[in-house]
Amino acid sequence: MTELSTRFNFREIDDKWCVRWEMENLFHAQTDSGKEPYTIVIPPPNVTGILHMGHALNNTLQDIIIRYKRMKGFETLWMPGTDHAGIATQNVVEKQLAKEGKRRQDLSREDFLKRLWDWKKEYGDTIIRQLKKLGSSCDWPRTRFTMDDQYCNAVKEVFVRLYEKGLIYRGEYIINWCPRCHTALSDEEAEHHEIQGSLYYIRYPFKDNPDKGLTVATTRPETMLGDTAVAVNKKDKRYKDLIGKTLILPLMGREIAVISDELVDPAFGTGAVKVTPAHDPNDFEMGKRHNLEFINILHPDAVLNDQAGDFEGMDRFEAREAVLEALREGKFLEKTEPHTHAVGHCYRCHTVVEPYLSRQWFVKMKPLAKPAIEAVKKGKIAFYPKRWTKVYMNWMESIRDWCISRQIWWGHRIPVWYCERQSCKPIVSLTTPSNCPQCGSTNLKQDEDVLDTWFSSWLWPFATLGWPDKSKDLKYFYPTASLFTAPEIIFFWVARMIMAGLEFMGQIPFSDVYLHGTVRDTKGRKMSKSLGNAIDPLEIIEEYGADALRFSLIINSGQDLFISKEKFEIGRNFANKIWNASRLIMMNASAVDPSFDLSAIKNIKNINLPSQWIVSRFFSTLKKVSLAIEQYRYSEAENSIYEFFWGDFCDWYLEIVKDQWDDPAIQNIAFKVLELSLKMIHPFMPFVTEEIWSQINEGKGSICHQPWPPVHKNLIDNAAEARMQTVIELVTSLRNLRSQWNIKPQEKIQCFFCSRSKEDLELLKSHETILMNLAHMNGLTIDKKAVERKNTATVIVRMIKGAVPLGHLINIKEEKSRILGQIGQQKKASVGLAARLKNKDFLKKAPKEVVDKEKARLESINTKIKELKKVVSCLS
RNA sequence: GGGCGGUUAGCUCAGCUGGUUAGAGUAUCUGACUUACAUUCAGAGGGUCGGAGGUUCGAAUCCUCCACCGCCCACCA
Repeated sequence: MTELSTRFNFREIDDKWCVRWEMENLFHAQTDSGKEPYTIVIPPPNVTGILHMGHALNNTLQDIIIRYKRMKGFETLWMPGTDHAGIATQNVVEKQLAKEGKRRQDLSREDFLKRLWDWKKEYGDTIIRQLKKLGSSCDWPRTRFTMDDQYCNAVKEVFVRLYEKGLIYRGEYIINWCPRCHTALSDEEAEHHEIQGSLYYIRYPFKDNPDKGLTVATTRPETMLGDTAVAVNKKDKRYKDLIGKTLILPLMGREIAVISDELVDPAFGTGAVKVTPAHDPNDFEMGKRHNLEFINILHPDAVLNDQAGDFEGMDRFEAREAVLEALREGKFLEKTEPHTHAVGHCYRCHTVVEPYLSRQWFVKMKPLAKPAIEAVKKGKIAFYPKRWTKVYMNWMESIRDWCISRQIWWGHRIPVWYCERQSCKPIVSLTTPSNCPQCGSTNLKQDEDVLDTWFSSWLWPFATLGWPDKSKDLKYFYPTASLFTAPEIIFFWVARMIMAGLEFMGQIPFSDVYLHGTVRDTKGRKMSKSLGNAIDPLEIIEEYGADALRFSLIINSGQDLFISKEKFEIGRNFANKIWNASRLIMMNASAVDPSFDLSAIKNIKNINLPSQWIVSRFFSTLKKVSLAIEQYRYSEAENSIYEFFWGDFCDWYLEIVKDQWDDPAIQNIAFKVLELSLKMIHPFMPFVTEEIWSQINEGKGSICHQPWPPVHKNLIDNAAEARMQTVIELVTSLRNLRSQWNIKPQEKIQCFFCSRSKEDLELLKSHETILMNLAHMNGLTIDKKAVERKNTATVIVRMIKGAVPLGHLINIKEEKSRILGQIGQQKKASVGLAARLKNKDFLKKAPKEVVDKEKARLESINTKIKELKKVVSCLS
């Protein structure tokens, strides 16, 4: 065996296994293994940049399950890939261009797209490399991108099918327009933030009585330039008689009518609403209903156009001020009130979006939503935690049509061609048409726009498997099992995948949706590059190791994760602990029989209690961990592992057997428990476990494909665990006592134990050595009856009393007060218990087990008090 | 305006169907170089479980109200 470093050298080892796993293609899934499939599709990271801590968390969670299921004997497919992220990626490349002083319009569409593909290559590759560094056991040769040729076909197919079904239509509506990205957005892509704005009251004079007028209230005064009516509610007595009157629109001099519409709330503002049909969704509706004129006052970049009179050429916010100034001058502005309201912002560039009238493509959502609602209602798809079900349902039940066209270049070009003759119908086709089926013209132009990124992402669970081809992969691996993502994309992605899965595959895309929290800094702020509070996962891997990153992210974490750099120490230390425990065992493995099975401990004569105990503890832990993984209770699984491996195995078992390595049984048991622990820990910390596994099991192949150990229920021995617990408590009490009296480790003590219980005496006798070693004793006496000695310190564990003669070392007075303190503590408990046991209602109504348990407890406490009192009387 | 989540030790979190004296890790303090590991070992201190009511023999746990923090949704201009 080679000499092992005293530290787990993760830098070398992580890289070594990354390369080997990939070279040996260990994570490649086959369709003909005869095993049951278990599939996860990765939420494809955007190729906008590199991975952040949220990705690290997301992928760790997936990898734990996938590695676990692989060991459980499933044919596991974890499908990796990346997303082209239309607007977002185009934005970063535009920024890059801007540094060269260029705009995308300075390049041809082709040249611009070439730059995007270059970007995609660089960042897509980096992302995949980073995923590998994290230990993600994805099926790398299958890696997909949302703009692969095959994937593009799937997108087109979906567009054509939905169009033919009448679920895709084109029309002029008010959409959310980002003036910076220069594109339409869906409702979900407009993020609403509360803004401290103002409510401006503007008087619109009557045509026949210019000194009087109707006052309207607005938050966007500049839009008045496009007003074509003022609306009131006919139930509003104040304004009832004004309906039909003509007003003069200030600054523009346009005649507009007072109309009546139910949408108007008499209680808000003045109860009269200016109507701008081209710049507000409500007003748009009213405009349609009342046949109003639609006046668009904005260029696509939110600069006012020639419909804006004197304000033409101004930016919208500049125009707002100018309009207000002009209104003030004309005495039209009556008052200004502070007003908080929610304003939509572009989710990619955070610019305030503008409700904008334009012609776009939409998907009719109601028919798609219906089966998707059913699937969740019937429990075919479950959300973890459960509460997200309601969020999903609420959105689905009030779903609105989805604007899918984007006026950008990076993405799936809309598969629609227009004939030179405008009267011909648009041609929606999977392939480029050569001529118009209606008029035969060959002068056709493809729609300039591309599709919303999510219009491709929603196909991810089946398009990555080859759809629309009826591929073997698709048949075998679809539907997938579980999906891991953040709650903020339930609407964008999760809900839409469910709809697409049901529509195009006739089957749900996954049965479990696990929603994990957001990674935040210690102040609770979201980690982001712009805030400068981001911790780079790669830096953590470099400094602490990938296992440490994975383990630390999850242990002791709540819903949202509050992360500081120090948090990663726990994982690093634990990996190191595993490493060193393994070293110890490997150094003492001369007589290990590789075929030894833990079930055999039943047949080992004189098997010691600690061994029975550690085996029992292992299987109890394994049971807990397996269940926790199945239920997505990650933190709990890691806690159990940590507690077992460090707390039980290292701190107690290995300490106890340190001087028993000559015994082959001990070697075998320690070795086997280690080996099984490695398997149990592997999904969480793949690198350290693989490294040690490879050293102790040369030739057996990677740990990745070892079977997950079955729980041997008959080796879970509660009696052994209880007896060992007594030993542990004895040692702990003695250590405690030593520390109280400042007894140096080199200074040995003696102890006189006694108990009325035969079992206790037996237990003590058979564990003399352990007690002596772990509590640093040089003498130990066990008696049935206590011999009262003067000037001793005392420990009491259940029925066992231990007297430690420390005459020369202790201060009798202080020991007395220490024991009196303990008596006080016990008395407090005993008083409460006694009162409860005197309570007739308690005796009558509480279950018998509880009453019995309490009685027994009181008895043992009282015994302890009695014993302690005796001790006090001997201290003089 | 509607909805959801949180509030337990200085910090991060457990505490699942109510039943010991509310637990870990970390930080703090004390003591140890005990040849697997100082990324270690041993020990200690530290909480009236956000507040107020209620249900119950019994509440951190169930109910009601309140407070604060966070998130999501919403066409009152």
